Amino acid sequence: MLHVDLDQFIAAVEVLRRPELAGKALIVGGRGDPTERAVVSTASYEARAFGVGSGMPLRIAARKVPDAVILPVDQAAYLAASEQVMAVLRSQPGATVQVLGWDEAFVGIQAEDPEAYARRLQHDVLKETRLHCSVGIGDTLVRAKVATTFGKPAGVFRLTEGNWLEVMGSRPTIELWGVGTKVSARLAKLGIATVAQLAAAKPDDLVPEFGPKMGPWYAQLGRGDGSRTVDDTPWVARGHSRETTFQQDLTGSGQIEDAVRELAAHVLADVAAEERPVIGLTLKVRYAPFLTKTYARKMPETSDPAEVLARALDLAAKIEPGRPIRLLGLRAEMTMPEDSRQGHTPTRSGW
DNA sequence: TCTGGGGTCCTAGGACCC
DNA sequence: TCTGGGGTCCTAGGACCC
Repeated sequence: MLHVDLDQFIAAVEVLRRPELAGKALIVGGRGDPTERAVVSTASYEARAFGVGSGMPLRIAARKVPDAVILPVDQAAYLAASEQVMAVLRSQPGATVQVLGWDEAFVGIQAEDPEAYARRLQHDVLKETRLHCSVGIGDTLVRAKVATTFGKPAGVFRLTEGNWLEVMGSRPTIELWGVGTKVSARLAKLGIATVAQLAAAKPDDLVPEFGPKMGPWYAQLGRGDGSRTVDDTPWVARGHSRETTFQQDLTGSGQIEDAVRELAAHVLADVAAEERPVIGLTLKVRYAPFLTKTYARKMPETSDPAEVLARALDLAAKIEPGRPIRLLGLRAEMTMPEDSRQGHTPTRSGW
C-alpha cells in the first residue's frame, strides 16, 4: 500500500494563488497577526530554515524570522485543494483511498512495480493540482506512513518487514506514528529508547505501564506491524466541538455565559447538519495559565437545541468562580448509526 | 502575555446492580 | 456484623494525530 503526503501543503496552496511568494519565508497561522494568541499551522521550507515549525506560537515565529510573510489560515481554500488531490487519487484504476487529513491519504493498490506506480501518482497529482507530494510504500499501514518521511520532499521510499529494523531500529521511539513525548519518556524509563528495543519487548511486559490494550499495541508498533488493509469506509463523526482561546482572559460570569452560548450555537449547527441526536456534552475549561479541566455529562437523546443549550449552561455552572479563563470548549457527542462499521478513525483503530 | 482547533481512543476510579 | 466477585455505566483526565 501507499501513503501519500503533500509537501508543505498549506504553504504550497498559498503560493499557488500568490506566485510572488515563491521562495520566500512564509508562515501561515491564526488570523495572520503575530501579536495575537495563535500558533503556526505551516511554515515554508525557507522559514523552517530559521527554526520555525508548526505548533510554535506565532509571536515567537515572527521574532525568529522578522522578514517572514505571515498569512491567516484559510480553511476553505485548503479543503478545496485537498478535494482536488483526493479526486486524483481516487481516479487511479483499482485504488482504494483512505483519507487521513487534508494533506494525506493511504492508497491501496496491486502493482507489479510499486515505485513506478508511485512516480506516476506523483506526476498525476502535480499535473492536475500543481502540488508536490511524497509517497511511502509499505506492507503495513504503519510502515507506509513512516516510509513517507524518508521520501520527503517529492520522493518515494519503501519500508517492509525486510528493511524495517535496518532503517528504523536505531532511531528513537518518538519517531513512530503514535508515540509522542510522554510515551517515549515512559518507555525510556523502562529502558526502551530505540525502535529496535521496543520491537524486542514482550507485549505483556508493557501491560503494567500502559494497560492491556496500549501495552501490546506499542510493542506491535515497534515492529512496524499492524493492519495491512486500506479501509475506505466513509468516516462518521462521533461528535462535534468548538473551542476558543480568548485574546484576553475571561473573568466575569456574564462573559462566560455569553461565550458558552456562542460555542453552543456553532456546535449545534454542525450537529443539526448530521441529523443525529445528541447524547452527551463535554465542557473544557482552561484556567489561566495552563490548568485544563473538563466537565462531562451524559443525557437522554435529544435533537432539541434548547435542551442542549440548557445542559451546556448546567455544565458551565461548574466553572470555578473568580478564576481567569483562557479557553472554553464545548463538544457534543452524537448517536452512531446502527449499522455503521464505525468508519475508520485516522489515529488508533484500524492499525 | 509563550501554547490553535477539530478530532479519536484509552485508562482509572467510583457508583451501582445482581 | 462483615463483606465476594463480576459486570456496566459514568465522569475526569491523558495522549496522540493532522
